[in-house]
Formats: sequence, structure tokens, C-alpha cells
Amino acid sequence: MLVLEKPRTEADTAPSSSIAAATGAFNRSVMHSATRMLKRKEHVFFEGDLVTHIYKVEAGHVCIYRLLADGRRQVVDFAFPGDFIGLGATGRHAMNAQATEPTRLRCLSVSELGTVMAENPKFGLELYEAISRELDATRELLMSVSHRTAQVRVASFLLALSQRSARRGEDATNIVLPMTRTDIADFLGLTIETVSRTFSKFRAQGLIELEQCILVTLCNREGLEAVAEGASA
Amino acid sequence: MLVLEKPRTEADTAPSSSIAAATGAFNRSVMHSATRMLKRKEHVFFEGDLVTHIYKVEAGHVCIYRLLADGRRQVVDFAFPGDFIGLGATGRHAMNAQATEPTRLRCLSVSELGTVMAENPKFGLELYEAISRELDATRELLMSVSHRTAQVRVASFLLALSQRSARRGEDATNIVLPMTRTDIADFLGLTIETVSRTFSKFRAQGLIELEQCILVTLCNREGLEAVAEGASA
DNA sequence: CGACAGATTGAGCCGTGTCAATGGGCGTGG
DNA sequence: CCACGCCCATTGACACGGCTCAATCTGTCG
Repeated sequence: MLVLEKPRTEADTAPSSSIAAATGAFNRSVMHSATRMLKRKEHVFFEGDLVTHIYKVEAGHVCIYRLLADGRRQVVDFAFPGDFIGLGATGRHAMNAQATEPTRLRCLSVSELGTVMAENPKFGLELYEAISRELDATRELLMSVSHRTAQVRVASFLLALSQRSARRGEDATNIVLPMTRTDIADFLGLTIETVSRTFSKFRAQGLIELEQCILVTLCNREGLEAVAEGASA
Repeated sequence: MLVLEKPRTEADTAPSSSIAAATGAFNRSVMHSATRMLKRKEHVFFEGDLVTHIYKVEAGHVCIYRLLADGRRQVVDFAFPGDFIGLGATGRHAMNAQATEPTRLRCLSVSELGTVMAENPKFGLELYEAISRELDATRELLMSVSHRTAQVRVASFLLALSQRSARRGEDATNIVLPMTRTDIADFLGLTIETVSRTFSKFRAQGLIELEQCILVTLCNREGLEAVAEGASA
């Protein structure tokens, strides 16, 4: 998942080990399980679907969103390789999950869940910790969306992406956006126009460089962090 | 917790049974555990505190919030009798929890958690389901805060309170607000002035009646629902 | 009765949404 | 290979909702 806001070091490092543990148990448990390939824009599941599986993203990215009555869309999460999706749903999915690019998933049917849980008593706890991180991330997003200006939100978003890249050992300054402006806007609770304008403003300020719309270079991390902190810059 | 938005019937009834189960297990497990009394405005725990206990609200109300760098406050949840608080925190609390009125809690120390889990393998799953509901509620709140007008948010909020009262067998039309305008504002991502103005507007439209600031009467539920649905009324 | 916290109400401004037009990249088909 | 069309991103003008600042009112507690 994508965590906005600078995570405290402890809160950041500690759970990743627990996630690693969960991932380990998951992999051991579903060694024989199926993988599933998705094309760009293809859905993993839809809102209202019966919950049949828990998925772990192995490659690609998945956008978790929900449609509102008025046709608007709220993206609640972006799932990255290593993340679980479909957690927390009981009975039926409350969300839609759509691959933003070609994506590979590992699947564990919920009917096996009980078996796995019985074989590995820790697995329940591991799921609990995974979903706890999910909850934390959603709350961070809530903070961001409810009280912050567009600039702060977008800056936080870019920094979060950068940190995620760094954590995965990838380039933290040249970021490839795995989602469209619309996805970003619906995630941050903004319009596509505002997101675009904010990118442009950052570029004008020399904070970032843009290439092909999806390649962002962070030229001035300190400056971006200052904006994310709320400095009106 | 407080769930905005009209819950689907199935999503609403199904989990309540699971919660009941969890509560049962919790009570059985902590029969011997301590209760804790809090005065109005007293804190259960603060952000950054070590996680020592999981709590269940027995009476009163608890406001779960977090302070932002700029001094603003985001309320992420109101815990009502029967709700758990402190779930999902690993290591240290990421939130503050403050009683909005005299409150009684039942406590289970996390050191006992392992024991309880071992004695009752289902307990982990029950916690998982409880936190799943928490996640759903937070996502609903996110929807509400990110894309909706003040009127819609406040209307949804009142209806959510009403539904909660109804579910608890209390009066669903005469609601006692267990929190201040500030708490409501920080929950809905609005200012206290906007909340107040919106209340006044609803009163002027004959949708509600106000008494002593904390006693709200829903005069026109359909009208309020129409507003919550987005009708510009 | 006085003091204080919380709530209400008003005036003005700023940021973001809305509507609309333009630009750029990519795939498809001629 | 080029041209067209489509989708997405960018940019501008304008309106409006909610925030800010500020004054007043109400209820409560000492």
C-alpha cells in the first residue's frame, strides 16, 4: 500500500519485518496456489463480488477504489508488489480492484484460509498485522485529504512514492508513475486539473522535472519536503 | 465505531454477529481483567505511548484522533459502547484516545493477548474481523471527507448517529450528541463554524431541531437522507 | 453573579471545482 | 509510412463553497 506522510522510523521499519514474516507464511502456505495475470485496466474483483480469494501482488500495481453514487471515484489505496489485497472484506468486497498495468497476483482461496490458519496459528496474527498497516495508511490518507492543500497532498504523494522506491532498492529520484493523473486525483481527493496544475507549479519552482507525464524527477527533495510540511513556499 | 453512509443491509447485519462473537470471546477471556474509569476529557492513551492494552468501551464514548504538525486535529473515529479501541497498533499507538464524557473501559493487556489467542484460536480471527470493520469505517469516512459538501457530511453524520442509536434500541429521532462541535468538525474535516452553520441551516429548513447544542431531533428523516444523498435541497 | 468554554452568526477572501479549449502521445487503419 | 482519431494531460477563466477573522450569544460552573 502507499503510505503518505513521513512514517516514524520505528513505525516504518518494525512492521516491514512483520510483513516479511506474513509474506513468508503466506508463501509457504500457498506454495501450490495459483497465480493470476491481469492486463492493464483489468479488474481483480468488483465491489459486491463474493470474496473468494486473498491476493498478493507479485508484479505490477493495483488500484483499490470505490464508486460513489454521484459517479465520482475514491481511490483508497495503491497496492504494490508485496502488498496484500482483498484483506478485511467479509462476505463481499466493498471495493473494486483494478490493475493499472500488467500485473501478476498470487491467490489464496478463502476456503483454504481456515486450513492455513489451523496449520499455522500465527497466520491469523500476521493477517491482523497486515490489515493494521492498511488501516494506518488509510488514516494517513484521511489526514491528508481532509485538512491539506493540493500542494501538500501532491508533495506528500510524490515523497511517498519516492520512499517506496527507495525501500525497494530502486531509484528514489527518478520515479515512474504507475498510475494516471485521474488515479492520483481520485486518490488525493482532488480533480485531475488541480493535480496537473500542481505538477506544473512544482516544475516551475524547480522542485521536479516531468517527462512524458509519467516520469518524475525529484530535483529538490528538501524543497518538496518543505511543501509537504505545509510551508507555503 | 461510527460508520457513515447507509450500510448495505447484508454488510451491516453480518459483521454485527461476528462482533458479537468477538465480544463474547473477549468477555470470556478477560473475565478477570481490569476495568478503567475515565473522566470527561481524560485520555486513554496518547500517540506514541507503548501499546499495553486493548480496550473495549463499556459505557461512554471515546474520541480517537491525531494531531497534525500544524496543530490541526483529525478525529478518525468515535468509539461507542461495545467497540474496541487500540486495535491495529503495533508497538506504539499512532493515535490519541480521549473520553468525551465519563467512560468505563474493559482492559486486556497485550501481554495476555498471546495467551488468550492460544486458548482461543478464534480470537485472532475475531480481532481481524473487528479491525476489518474499522478499516471499512475509515474508508467510508474517507469517501465522505474527500468529495462531499459540508451539508452532505453533516447529514450523513446525523443519520449515522441515528442508526447507531436505533441499533442499540435507543431513540433514533432524539439524539444526544456525545461530542462537541469541535469533535464533529475535526471528524468531518470541516471547521466548527461550518458545522454550526450547517446545523442552523438544517434547522431553518425544518430538518432538525436543536436544544442545548447537544440534543438533536430529526424532524424530517427523508429530507435529511435526501441531503445526504447529495440532493442540493 | 462573574468568568469561561463552547456555540452561533456575519463579512470577506482564497483555493479548488467547473467548464472549456488546446496540446501531445500512441495506436489503429488506410 | 503517414494520417487520423482517441485518450490523456495541460492550461485558462470564472464561480462558489468553505476557511479565516471577528464579534456576539448561551450555558455552565465556581
